[in-house]
Amino acid sequence: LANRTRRARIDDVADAAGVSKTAVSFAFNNPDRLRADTASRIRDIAEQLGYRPNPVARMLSAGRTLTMGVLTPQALAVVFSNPFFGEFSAGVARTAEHHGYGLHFISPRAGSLATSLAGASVDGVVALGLSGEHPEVEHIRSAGVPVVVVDVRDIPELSGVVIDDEGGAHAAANHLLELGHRDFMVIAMEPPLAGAPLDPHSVMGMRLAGYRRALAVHDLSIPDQAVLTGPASIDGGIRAFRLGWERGDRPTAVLAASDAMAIGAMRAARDLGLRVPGDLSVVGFDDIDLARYTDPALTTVHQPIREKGEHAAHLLLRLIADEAAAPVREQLPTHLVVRGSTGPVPVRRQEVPSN
Amino acid sequence: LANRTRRARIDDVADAAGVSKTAVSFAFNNPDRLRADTASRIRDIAEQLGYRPNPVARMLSAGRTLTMGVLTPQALAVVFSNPFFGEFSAGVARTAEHHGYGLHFISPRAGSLATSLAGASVDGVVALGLSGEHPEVEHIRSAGVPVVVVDVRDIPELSGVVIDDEGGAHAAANHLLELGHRDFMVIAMEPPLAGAPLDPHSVMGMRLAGYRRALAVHDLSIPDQAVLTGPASIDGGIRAFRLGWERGDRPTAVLAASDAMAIGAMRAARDLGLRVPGDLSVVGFDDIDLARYTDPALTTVHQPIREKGEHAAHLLLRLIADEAAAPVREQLPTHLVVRGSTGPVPVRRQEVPSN
DNA sequence: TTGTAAGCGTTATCAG
DNA sequence: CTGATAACGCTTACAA
Repeated sequence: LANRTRRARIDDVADAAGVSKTAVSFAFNNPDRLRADTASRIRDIAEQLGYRPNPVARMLSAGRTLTMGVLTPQALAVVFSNPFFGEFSAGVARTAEHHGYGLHFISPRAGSLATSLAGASVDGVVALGLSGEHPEVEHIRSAGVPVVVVDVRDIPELSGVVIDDEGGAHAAANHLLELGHRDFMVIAMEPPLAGAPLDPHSVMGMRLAGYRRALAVHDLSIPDQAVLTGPASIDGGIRAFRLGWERGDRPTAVLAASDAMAIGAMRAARDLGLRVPGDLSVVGFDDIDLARYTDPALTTVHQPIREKGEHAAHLLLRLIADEAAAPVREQLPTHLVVRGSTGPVPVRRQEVPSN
Repeated sequence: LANRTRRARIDDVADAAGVSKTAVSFAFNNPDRLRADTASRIRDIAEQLGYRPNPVARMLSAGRTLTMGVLTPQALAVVFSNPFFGEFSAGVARTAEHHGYGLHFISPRAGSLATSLAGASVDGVVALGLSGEHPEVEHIRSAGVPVVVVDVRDIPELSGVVIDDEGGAHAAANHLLELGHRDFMVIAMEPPLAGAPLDPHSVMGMRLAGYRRALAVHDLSIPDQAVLTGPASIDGGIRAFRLGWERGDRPTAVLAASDAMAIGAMRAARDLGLRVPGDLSVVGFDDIDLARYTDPALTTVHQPIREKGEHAAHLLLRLIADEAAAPVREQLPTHLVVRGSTGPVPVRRQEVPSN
């Protein structure tokens, strides 16, 4: 019965029912203001005509879209392959759904985040993975859309949520120190712009600071050049570990700044004939779902990924409700989860094949 | 400089520049039709006023949203935790981005998919995980939005993409048979509606058919009751394997209909003291990224997950361009990837602890 | 080269 | 209880 040539509009229904557009609108959104039989007759006719209110027109009229955006500086194709992002999005989605909001993903269009943001019909945006020094941040702020930033510490005017990166990293390093380890390899996420200096306010900057604070107690240090970097993926971890091995690093423990990289390091180590944790201990960071299922299960720093998404979404909802509200900044706790990938330092470091 | 009380509209810019709305519109979308200096003057003033064209108004006027939807019958919070979904979405996102489309995720609102679909401003939808018998399918079709279905075989009027589930499953079972295995445990995804009979056209129906065809050659069969089911997750796989074990199943090989479940089965087996593949071989299905990184690496049936997303998005784009186009149905190939989780059947089945 | 005016499809105000 | 009529903000013939 649906019209194949043109989608039915409110006027078509009104004409067919012999009433005004207002009546049709009421029949859907405000049935109490119509006589019961009128309302149901209108709805029947609408049904027959296959009428659906046009959501865009509704948005324009209402002045809001009931949609929130998740904004990332990376292409969606890469970001959706990242378990951390999936779990975070699950959190955002949960509160969005719960409040009747839809979810729209925004990534750079024609190279520019500002451009794609301008084209997206959202009431507000949760921005992920934006370093404070990202050149786009200013554009995004000036876009006039409510924004909540995640993992950004250096823009006090913006609402946002962060986690205790420094404390978590400190706990991770401390755990290894207590097990007797003194020779560390540090594997880090590479900075957003290749070769850029490490921003101390960034996630990686905070984590590195935590590692260093713990090591300093034992008069150990991690020179910047000693830190191995790569993309925050399993492959990135594999390559980083191999690189370190090839240049002669022979640590008894690995501090990896992300679980994916930690898993890669474990894999690379095993391929080199090392046993985990017998010959090498590995600590990750994030506690993604997968960390419980690796073999051995990964010792890591837990951060509440889904909750982070939920909190960010709640902050955004508040901001949408009252754009003039003062910025709110939340910090969520982290804690170490000891599983199977860490153990006491080997008594006597045995010779291992160098290939 | 941005107006804090009200977002600048096109009229504000027109007034400030002393021109008409048309001129302002042209300055952004059709600069050639203005004198160069006029256009740039207008853009400067717009910039100062913090003017951004309202995307919703633009959509209404243009009659399209430049957005495609990804529709799932499950809550986004669960679906984003699923690696398969992430990889599929990455594929959709890739072609969407490439064609200037945004991505909007649609999950049941107030229990109804049709409701949330009606409220979403999209030009079309890629529907994932919808069984042909899903009660919502009819509503979605009648919503009048171009739809591409994925993994649905029994609605010829709809464009869609499927994979060779039957052939892949056949290859998986055959591989194990050639290794000498004769005692199988089959672990399957549970049907969408608990307790519903298995739909032979569904993904699971096709895969089971493939297993059975291979086994039939050796006069082996898999009664429906013998199949263990659970959610398509690692935990689901763990529980399914344990359940089988507890009721006395002592297979030499596991046919798991999803990688997540296969990984769970491997884990559960190891917890019971079984070695993989020494005591037990395991084959998965899907070949998610993770399958390469488990220990041992998972032998599994590869399906081109990202490509599936890309193809679906392309089909949708075609449908959006020409709604009257005849439905197109694509089938993508699958193939077995032999890795470390399968091996020859144990010569003498050793006694294993029953707990 | 620029301006006028008519949509786009709803919702909401305010008389009747 | 019902129906004109005016927003909502932009695009685009068409006219000047």
